[in-house]
Amino acid sequence: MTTDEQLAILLRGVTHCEKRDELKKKLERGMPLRMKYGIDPTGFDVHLGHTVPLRKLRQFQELGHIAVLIIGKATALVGDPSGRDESRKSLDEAQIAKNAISYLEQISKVIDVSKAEVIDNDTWFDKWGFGDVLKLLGKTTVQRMLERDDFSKRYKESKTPIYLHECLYPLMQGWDSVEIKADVELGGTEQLFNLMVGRDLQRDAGQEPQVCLTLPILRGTDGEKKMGKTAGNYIGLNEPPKEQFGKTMRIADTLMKEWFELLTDFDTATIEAHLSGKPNDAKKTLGAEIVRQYHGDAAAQAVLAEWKKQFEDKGDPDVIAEAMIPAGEGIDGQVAANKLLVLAGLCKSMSEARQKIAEGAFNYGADRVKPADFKTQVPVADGLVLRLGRKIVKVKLA
RNA sequence: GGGUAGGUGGCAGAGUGGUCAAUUGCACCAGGCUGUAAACCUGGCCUCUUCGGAGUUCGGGGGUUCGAAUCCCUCCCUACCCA
Repeated sequence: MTTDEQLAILLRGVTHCEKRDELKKKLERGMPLRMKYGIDPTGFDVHLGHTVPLRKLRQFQELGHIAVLIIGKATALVGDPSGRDESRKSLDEAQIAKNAISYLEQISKVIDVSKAEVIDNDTWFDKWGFGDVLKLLGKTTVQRMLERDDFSKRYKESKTPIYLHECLYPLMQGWDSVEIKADVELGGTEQLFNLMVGRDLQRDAGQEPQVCLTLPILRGTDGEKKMGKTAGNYIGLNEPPKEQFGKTMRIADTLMKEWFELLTDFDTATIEAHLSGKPNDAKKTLGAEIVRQYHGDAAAQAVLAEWKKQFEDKGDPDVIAEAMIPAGEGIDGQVAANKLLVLAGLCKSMSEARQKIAEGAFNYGADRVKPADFKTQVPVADGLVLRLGRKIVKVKLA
């Protein structure tokens, strides 16, 4: 494959490339490039938003380049200020270590982790003394920091404080690039500033600066904000097929194009064809494709069939999550409706359960019995199906 | 170091001694209509309740008062201005 062909593939979907010429030059040498991608193990779930850059990383892998995954144990302690309007809470180390393991396992669904170099950035940062930190801090200025969009916004609007340690984050991330001698670093568009700091630090250290590639930010299920943990609008790679599919079915029609483009390998013509058809069908295709990527073909087929059964034919799905109900509850196998909802985890409180019952949101069994009121005794048995709105659960006596 | 303005339910933001479990908007949940989309209408959104109420909330602690989110003291936190 020629360099130009490679470039064409690698730059597809990329928002910004700093700098294209340098990337071309690097590719022309014919040596595998060291592709850096950093993840901060700040939570348990890797979600679809992360897969946008990860999918790009996989493309590089497929062309023979080396993925270098930085597990940001040290940086997670600081918290990335990128794209947020408030400072992020730092986490404790034990939690971070635990997250890191689960992250890798999840990421392996997108890229080939066995062929990647995986490095914790505390490998070097843990050895640092205060003098090293000072040296790193001396590499930049307050003015440069304030150039960064989220800082300047927070500074001008003075809504939220900017803590000094947050300024350390981009420098640390940049230093990672020096340590691993990155050729290219990938990230979301909000990462541009951080990525550019890496270039500066590498140049300073006498290395050839990395090329920075930024990819579009995926909007979450709400169709508004960036997909993320904080906004609670994400679909996790570890979520069961039904959840992934269901959440996808609930996104706004207007969001579909973006998701098709960023989350599937469908070519433009195919995507257009889907979008010009029935929106509902297009969304099913999208949802099934997402499930297929993370759970396989069989799961995707199954979830489609389940969907049809439950929502189009209004029946019970084959697989229903079980809710453990302590056998000791109630009298003679009867439990008051509101209590049952709480026991089954369908409602947070008795008051909520009461309200939902009054609204007619709750029914049970094959014939969809609706309790007259919250005091109605429901005969509970193994396998009894309980429904509250779109939530559905099967009783398991314990 | 000095000064000013603030800290209210997931967020935004009212309220400044009783009528405040606290206006309103957003988010969220449910019902209706649908395609588990959008829009729209309705109800809900601290906990418990024998549905009459009851109990705990307005940065933390203490106090004044018959009564405080509202007044006083103190501590913690934030922004802005001056140095």
